[in-house]
Amino acid sequence: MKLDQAKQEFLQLWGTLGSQWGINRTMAQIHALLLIAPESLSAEDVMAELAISRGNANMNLRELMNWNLVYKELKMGERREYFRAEKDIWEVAKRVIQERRRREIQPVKESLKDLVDLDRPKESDESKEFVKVVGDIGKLVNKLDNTADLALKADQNWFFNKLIQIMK
Amino acid sequence: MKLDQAKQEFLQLWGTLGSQWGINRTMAQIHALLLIAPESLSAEDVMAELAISRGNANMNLRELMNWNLVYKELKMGERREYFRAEKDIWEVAKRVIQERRRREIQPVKESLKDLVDLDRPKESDESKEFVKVVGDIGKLVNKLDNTADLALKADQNWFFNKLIQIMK
DNA sequence: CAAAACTTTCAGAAACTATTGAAAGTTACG
DNA sequence: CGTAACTTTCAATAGTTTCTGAAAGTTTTG
Repeated sequence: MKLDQAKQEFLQLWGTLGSQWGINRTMAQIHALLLIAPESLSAEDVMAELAISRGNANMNLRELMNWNLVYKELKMGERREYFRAEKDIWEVAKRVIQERRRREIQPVKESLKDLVDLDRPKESDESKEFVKVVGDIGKLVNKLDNTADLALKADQNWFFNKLIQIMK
Repeated sequence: MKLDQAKQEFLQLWGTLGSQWGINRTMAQIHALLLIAPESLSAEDVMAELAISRGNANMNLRELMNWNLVYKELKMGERREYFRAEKDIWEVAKRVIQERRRREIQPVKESLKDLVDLDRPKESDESKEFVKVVGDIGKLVNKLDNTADLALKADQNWFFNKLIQIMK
């Protein structure tokens, strides 16, 4: 396969994958573009490569910076801002996990905790079932969240090596 | 909190969480409704509780059955079909993982494999960077996928107990 | 300070996704 | 069979999200 074709397919792939997991297609594509760029790119470069508008590029670059996946780089003697992506993939994964935990999992944990705190619990079949299922979900979410926390603190190799070890 | 209010909030919460992770809001809400229902529900029940149309209820119930999260239940002497959700939350999690692997991760793995197979690799900085980053992503996806595979084969308690053990 | 070079914002437009509901299809049973 | 009781489909519509691009804002520099 030719590089240009492979690049296009990768941008496409990353965009599709993003939208399947709740991340805006364009944001994912800009991320992909910066990941494979050997040098940092300007907003103009991003606009040209993906054929998107100035506003769209700006908004999504800002959002990628909020996710700590991309940062601005200023070149000496140049007015223009350049953007560079974090390239260490384990680091990228950790930052995505971190953001989703913070934005989505923490609120869910708190809501679930409140929900099982019913006025007259276990009175009816309905209450019993509700408390049981919601309680179970809460427990699983906590376990997964704790695992994510460990992964965040861990070195990639250590984490997966340990995982493989225990599976023997 | 009153049960009815808690129910409403749970339906809301599950719907929102679903849409953040790429799952249609209504499908997630129907799933939530069936999860907390002590008895199986008919399409009519679902339509009434969520105030949605017949077509919408039907389509999303069918999709939940495709995900193996819900199944039909026929009551003796009754024409009407009833729907019941899998209530074992670890089982639910495993089925979601299984489906997302099958539908999304496998295709990504194959595409990534093809993409690094360039015509004249490592000729330019651009190729080098591309092959490195895409290769790294492929390796990480494989590791995560293997971990998911292990989780699928495992018993919940065994899996998390092992995980806790190694973290000591 | 003023003009140039660039970035950010935001209201409207476009694109995409989900939903409705009436019609068509299916099945059970007298 | 034929009809009643239900389920499924699908074209039209509604709703939501994303994108555009012109205008406003900001910073740098002569």
